[in-house]
Amino acid sequence: MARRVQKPATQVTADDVARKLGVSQSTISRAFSMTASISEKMKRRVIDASNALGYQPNVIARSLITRRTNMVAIVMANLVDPFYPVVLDELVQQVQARGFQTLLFVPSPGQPVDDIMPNLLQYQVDAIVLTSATISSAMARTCAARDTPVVSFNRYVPGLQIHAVASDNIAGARQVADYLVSTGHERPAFIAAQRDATTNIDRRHGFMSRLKELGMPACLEEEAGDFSYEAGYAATKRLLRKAKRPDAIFYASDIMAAGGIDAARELGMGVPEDVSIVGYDDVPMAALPCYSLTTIRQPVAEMAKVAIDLLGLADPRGTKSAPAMRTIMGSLITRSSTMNRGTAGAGRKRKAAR
Amino acid sequence: MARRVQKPATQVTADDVARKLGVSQSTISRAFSMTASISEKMKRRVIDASNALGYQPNVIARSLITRRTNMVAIVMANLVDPFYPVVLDELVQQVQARGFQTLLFVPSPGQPVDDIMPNLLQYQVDAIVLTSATISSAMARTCAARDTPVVSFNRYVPGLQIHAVASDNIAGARQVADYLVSTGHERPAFIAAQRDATTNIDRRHGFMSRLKELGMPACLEEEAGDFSYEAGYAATKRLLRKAKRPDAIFYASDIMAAGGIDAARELGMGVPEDVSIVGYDDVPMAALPCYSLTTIRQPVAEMAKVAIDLLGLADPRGTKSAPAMRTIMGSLITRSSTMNRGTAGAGRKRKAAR
DNA sequence: TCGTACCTTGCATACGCATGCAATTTAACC
DNA sequence: GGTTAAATTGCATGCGTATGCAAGGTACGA
Repeated sequence: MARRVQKPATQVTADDVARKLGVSQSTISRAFSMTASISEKMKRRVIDASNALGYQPNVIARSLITRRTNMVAIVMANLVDPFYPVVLDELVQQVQARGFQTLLFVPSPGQPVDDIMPNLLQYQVDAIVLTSATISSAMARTCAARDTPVVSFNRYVPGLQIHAVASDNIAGARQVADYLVSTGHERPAFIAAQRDATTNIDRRHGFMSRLKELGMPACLEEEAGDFSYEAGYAATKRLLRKAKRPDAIFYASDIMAAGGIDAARELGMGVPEDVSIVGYDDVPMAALPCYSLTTIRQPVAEMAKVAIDLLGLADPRGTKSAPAMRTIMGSLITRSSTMNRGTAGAGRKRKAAR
Repeated sequence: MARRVQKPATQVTADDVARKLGVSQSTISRAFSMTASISEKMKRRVIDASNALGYQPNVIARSLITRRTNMVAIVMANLVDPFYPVVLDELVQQVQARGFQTLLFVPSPGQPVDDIMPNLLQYQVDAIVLTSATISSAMARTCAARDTPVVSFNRYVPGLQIHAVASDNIAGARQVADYLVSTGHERPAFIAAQRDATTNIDRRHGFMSRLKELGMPACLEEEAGDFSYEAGYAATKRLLRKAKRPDAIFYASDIMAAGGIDAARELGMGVPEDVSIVGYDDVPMAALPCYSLTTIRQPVAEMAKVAIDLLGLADPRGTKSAPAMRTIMGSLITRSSTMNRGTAGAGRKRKAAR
């Protein structure tokens, strides 16, 4: 017969506030709603009573009805590369600025993102952001069927039905090629990361194709394997020990380039005197005096804004927009890891003094 | 009279699976439960049908009943200092390893953590981790009243009723003092960060009190203001321009020490020839050849494990344990930003050659 | 004075799932 | 084969909130 059996006391509900005020639970609900109609007077009474009782709406219960959790899942496949903490920071700021919360997933090394997507969908997130990770087209279809928008950040898969945001890696790499040639470099090289990463592919292709356009001979290349400092370091040692050494190296990322600078110095070579070094990303580290790395700056803040905008979080009921691909221009930042080796233009000069 | 009106089609529920199989919804529920009793045969039928229909349990609905969301909130007040991405990585790994998810909060600059706690509690998180941030005792009481365990990582407030995990900053700083004195340094200095941060207070105190015990004269000191590269850089310039220059500087953190090294070099001073530099944390950057920083290594992985363990996530109903404070020993990592300046022990030698 | 329109509130129900209890089936044993 | 215990399943209900609908209240104009 007992109407209510011994509440666990840990949870104050709208019913408690309603009882205290002698009104209905609906009224409490409406006091915390932006849209519902309620008199100012009553609203104040409810707010005051809620504060007195320590009542806070349970957003979990709310989302059961509204079908919106106000949570955005962010998948960070990599937190070691200094580029990604910056990305995460910007993304979270954007998400929070829109009144949403961030559910963060970090796959364990080697774990495919497809494996954790079900987990993520079970939490009924309103949207998903993937950084440096891709999903299968089957999973993309699952998300589409659930009206859960997905955006891929800094990577894309042609044909995959999800949004994508990246800086214009091809154009950025072309700028690097232009810059190196115009500063008199004659034997540029590229050090690659994962072969299948679009960032790697585009930067490589933009660089090499532009070099070719400029009439340069075939570009040297070395595979590092991944986007890490260690990989860049090791690949650089291999490359610089060869007979025909490059006079400039462009890396698929800044952190790799940092490893490259350290490797070159360890071999007794001067940067930029003996070899110019160029990275990509403009991570904070690139500005440090001991690297002072010439690089392409990715406009992370803008990219993050565009990415979150693409999710259409403002729409009450997800107006499923067609998958869009947005590329954003980066800019060349010249620092002292590169130098002018002679006449500007496609000069045939052989050597350049300091 | 329609029993069910036009489902939005975006959500497959347990009812759908039940109807397809001609069993009750309870059975579906039990098939996805670890503890409930269900025959193997039925379980397989349910799983198969679920896969066919694309059914995934809605954990939001589940948590309404179980009163557990399996979400842990992590508050990261700082993502710029390279120490914290490492911390976040370890914490998230620990959280996920226990089958929980991470709800990430990054307060905007200057925003007190107390302001975002209500947000966080509304999401009914099962536990909260604060990194380099503190909350009011009122808020701590609110959490206690809700049986939501809170652990403070790398910072603590004496008397505050929440768990805390930190490396033993006092002992670590004492090791630095011992090391510098035993390597013949005679004029050590300390560069401080935020005055009220316990990490700063303890490192300063451990260092200075140990120097005093060893019979050293009063230690030089300079206030940087915060834990940033820029602050360390600026404070170092101020300190090294003074008449009586130190022969060793201990910084409240690695990133500050990195700024210090660059500042010293810019002033034409050699590290460690003219001044030894010691940091704290052992961030990845400290191992780079251009810094090669002597420092105290914080055992981040172990600290993260202890922190998450303290939350007692395994317990079905939070057995509210008394707030515990755990300190974990760090270890001195000597690299080439420091050198031996003469006889070991409390020598009175004046100068030391290279 | 009454009637109309609008604003405010309460009632009832649904969101998707877990779980105590009772009913039913299966297994086990003599 | 019969009896009893154990395992399995269904039924009914509740978790805390939002919301359509109807009822009540207020203000206003005629």
